[in-house]
Amino acid sequence: MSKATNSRALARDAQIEAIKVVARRLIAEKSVSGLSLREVSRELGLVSSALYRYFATRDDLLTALILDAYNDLGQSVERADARVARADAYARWRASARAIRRWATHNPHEYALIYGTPVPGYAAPTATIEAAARVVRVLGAILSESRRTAPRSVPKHSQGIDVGRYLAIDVLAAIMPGVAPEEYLKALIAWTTIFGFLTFELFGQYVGSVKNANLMFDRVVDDLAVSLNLKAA
Amino acid sequence: MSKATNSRALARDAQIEAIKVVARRLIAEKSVSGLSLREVSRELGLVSSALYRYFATRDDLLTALILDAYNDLGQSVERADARVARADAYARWRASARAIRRWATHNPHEYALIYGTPVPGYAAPTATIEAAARVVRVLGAILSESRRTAPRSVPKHSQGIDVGRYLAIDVLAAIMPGVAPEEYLKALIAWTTIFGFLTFELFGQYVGSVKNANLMFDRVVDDLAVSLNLKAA
DNA sequence: TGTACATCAGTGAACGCGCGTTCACTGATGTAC
DNA sequence: TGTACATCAGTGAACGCGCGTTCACTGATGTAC
Repeated sequence: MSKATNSRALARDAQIEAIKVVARRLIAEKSVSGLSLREVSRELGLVSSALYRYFATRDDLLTALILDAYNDLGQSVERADARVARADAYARWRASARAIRRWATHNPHEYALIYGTPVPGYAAPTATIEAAARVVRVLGAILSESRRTAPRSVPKHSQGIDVGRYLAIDVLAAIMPGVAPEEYLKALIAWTTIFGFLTFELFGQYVGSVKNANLMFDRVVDDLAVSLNLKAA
Repeated sequence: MSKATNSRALARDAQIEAIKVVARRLIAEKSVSGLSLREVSRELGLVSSALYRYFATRDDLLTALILDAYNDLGQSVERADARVARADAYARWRASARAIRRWATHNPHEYALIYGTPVPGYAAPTATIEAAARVVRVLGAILSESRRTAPRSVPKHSQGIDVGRYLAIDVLAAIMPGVAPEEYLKALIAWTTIFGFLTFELFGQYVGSVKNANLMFDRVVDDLAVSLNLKAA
């Protein structure tokens, strides 16, 4: 992140990265509340107070990990979307959704870190909110560019309903420029359903009833594509 | 729960209840990982080892709280459904969904306890799985009874797809008797979307973009009612 | 190119704290005869 | 109805443990002249 101009700064960046790598592993092994600076330092062969050169507090380390997780997920999704032909909105949607699931299943503990129960006294700084929006931005781009290529009619039962009564139009317009406000609700529901699915899958709510989450996820993504007008029923 | 026949057993049940009440409050104040037997005992004016008369271990107390939460939610939803005319499937669906949200927003920490990040080393006993199914059972009853009164055609894009490839038909048939297997997917998606919404709402993902979660929730519930054929588009 | 000084990574000891669980015990309450 | 005994709630001390954070320090590395 920071520009390492000399060797001291380079070493510093490397150490920060090493700390985060160990911290991520510990979170994976014993969950967020099991993450302790003392254990991180032990694993790195350092004395615990040494970590305070890099992170002023345990929460600061946590914030860095949360930011990284959002950005890592965001980048994965952006890249998956970029690999597909721009004009094929349905393929872009499917690729993006699958990228979210791939990231989540490969990084379940980082998923839990950002989409699971918020940590007790911890308050997310605004920087994380912006990083969290990256995924939604991709969905917005797909929707707005598909609308431009082939404009669609607003679904019947959305007509005459003022979304401004429950959605923050200006905020959403900034995240999803080019998308019609009438589509915000559908977009948010799609986003919610994808992550609701992953939360249920990863947190064990589907145990017993869902045999093949892979297949089911694809069916869910297809259903959402229909409701988003990205695919014919 | 257990039948208190004599005064000693009565006192025991009351003490168990008192412990749980304090534990629930502590979870609300400092989240699950902040729950400690020592603090519970302090609040009750007992010595910490006294709690071991009632719960053999911290996890046992946690299990009891999780079970209670599932059953409390299940009961709320069952009652909300029961208050509506049997024949009005849409009204039943809406009442049930709203009951879920009411319970979740009134008991956010117990919601997090059962639908949030699973606790680290803790493995849910099978008893909790059954309690967790109560909510799904209500949705199943609404669907099957609405199908009986007014049979509906299977949605076009569900035809020819073998749900048995990704869903455990037998398990779902036991939870939602009378519902056609072709409807399982829609039912699971609806269930997922409701809880995905509540998780996003309670865990802060909607901060900034959703102004009135109440209104938006009703819109989501309506959209789902349409896709479940409980309401005309 | 060499030297003086500033910067900064890491040390080690300490602070004050909280935790789950075990164990031998006291004393009140309930039960059986 | 009264007594002897069993049951069991709660005590108090102890075990061994881990935590975040502070502080004065050493010594290596970088910078300016």
